[in-house]
Amino acid sequence: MNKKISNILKEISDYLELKGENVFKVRAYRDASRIIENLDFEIKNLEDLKNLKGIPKIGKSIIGRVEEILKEGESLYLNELKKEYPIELEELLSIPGLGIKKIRLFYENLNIKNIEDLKDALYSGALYHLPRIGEKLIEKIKRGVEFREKNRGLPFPALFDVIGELTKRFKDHHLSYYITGELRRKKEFVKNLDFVFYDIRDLDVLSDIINIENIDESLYYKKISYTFENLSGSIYIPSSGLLWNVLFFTTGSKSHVMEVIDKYKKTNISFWKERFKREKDIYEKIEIDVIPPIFREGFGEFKWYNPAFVISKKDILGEFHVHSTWSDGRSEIEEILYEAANRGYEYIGISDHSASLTIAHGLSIEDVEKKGREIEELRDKNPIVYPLFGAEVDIRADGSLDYPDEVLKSFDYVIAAIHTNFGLSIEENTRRIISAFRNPYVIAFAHPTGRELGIRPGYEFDREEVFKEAARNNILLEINGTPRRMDLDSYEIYKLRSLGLKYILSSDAHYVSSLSNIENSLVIANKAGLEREEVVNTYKLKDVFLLFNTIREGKIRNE
DNA sequence: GCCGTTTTCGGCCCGACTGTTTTCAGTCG
Repeated sequence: MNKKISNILKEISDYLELKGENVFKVRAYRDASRIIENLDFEIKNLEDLKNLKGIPKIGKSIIGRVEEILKEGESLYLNELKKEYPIELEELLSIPGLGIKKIRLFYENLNIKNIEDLKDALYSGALYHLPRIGEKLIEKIKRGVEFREKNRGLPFPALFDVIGELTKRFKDHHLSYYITGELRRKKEFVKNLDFVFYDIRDLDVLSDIINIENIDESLYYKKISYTFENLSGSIYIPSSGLLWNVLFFTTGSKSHVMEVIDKYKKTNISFWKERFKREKDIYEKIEIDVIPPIFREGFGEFKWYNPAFVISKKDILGEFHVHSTWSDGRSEIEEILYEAANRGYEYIGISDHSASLTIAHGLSIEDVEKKGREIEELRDKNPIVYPLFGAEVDIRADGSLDYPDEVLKSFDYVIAAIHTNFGLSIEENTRRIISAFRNPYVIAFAHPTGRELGIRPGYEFDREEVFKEAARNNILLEINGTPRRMDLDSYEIYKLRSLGLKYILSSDAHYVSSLSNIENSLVIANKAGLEREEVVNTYKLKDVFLLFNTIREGKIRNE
């Protein structure tokens, strides 16, 4: 329920801003939304409301709104706001270049309420007549709309709520199902929510639950294409006795399935004539290793998959990319250490933002020193988890780093990252990143592509150049597990395997509750077939220090 | 809307960049 409440509060804040309400009121809702999203307890019923009391920035009014959501299942307040402004605000806001002000301008002048209206206006030229709207902006919005159209879906960790909602309705109607397709494979970005139904008695109820768009029938299954809450997918109903064939077939990926079916052809067994009792029989029948769904991406898994190499949660001994209250994190270092101990970590790196990222309270040089002392003091207390003194330092447009070398030197490690000047050319960004890699104190490169799934593709740079340079300097690439990022992507990592790079898995947590994001990174690492040796989070602390020293010394020698 | 007070109002988070302008509004992190 927290996610739902948080989404509603975020929406309220956006509609209030659209209305031109007091900016601090808007911010209050936005803050409350973020806080509730990151609570470490669930708000399920009215009883839980008392746990909200006393949480900073959650006051009487907000609790009242939450109470209403719990009682009504929706926010009447938000509904009122939406009635006043019948705009699909969240959808429009997801287009880069569009903010609340422009959306209001478009709505008031051209009655643009959603992406469809916006598309009409973009291509009819109607937008040109509005004040402060020029060619470049229109092109940017066009690109954003097209990107969005092509990338409709959600990162798999962001789908739990909608899947929960959908499957609850299936269960209420006694519909039995298996999740299949991209979601079963935990693909980073899921475009289709696919299910296999079995043991079906009554399908007529389906139209109460989802929007049925199309029904196809083949020899082996019936396929119902549907939409639900802005997402689309398919429901497969296997022909008699073909449940496991269909589940395997629809799980994909296409190339994985084809490879298996080819092997069947070669052994003269007809895949579709078999009546399997379990999915693993499909593999065992032709004497190959059973491959679990997340590995079935067609990245050569038949060659490299080995259950002994799969990295598990307990192999993770720590991580390096966590924000504390020193910058824009909401948890104190001590709290983070406590939570890290609960996760069974040996160490955890607190890497706050650097000075120029003022919105994220990037640390001034004086604050860096103070934070360093705090970490020293915590170490003196001999905590279960060893705190590492890190930093996520901005790479400026010219490739220089946001702190001078004397400061960079004081950290246990430095992660370089791009947060600004996204619009530079490929050449400029490539030069910029490479020059950061050559700094002797830079150990890792955070969220390497800068993508936001379904929102923007990330900045442009010469992938080959940059990753080769990373290999030359032993720069560790991050696999960022923040759902909206999931950056790097498993396919990209798979393609890079010949370079011999090493990786760090990161939660990029701003709240202790999001430390679990690292499990998303772990899925990506496993999908790409990485082994423990390639994932620094599996190293013991002394080996981490050893590795970091080697990286730094390697670069200093080459200077 | 929240918070804290030398306590019920007044303060609360900024700065670069872009694209539009010709001095600045809006977006973004």
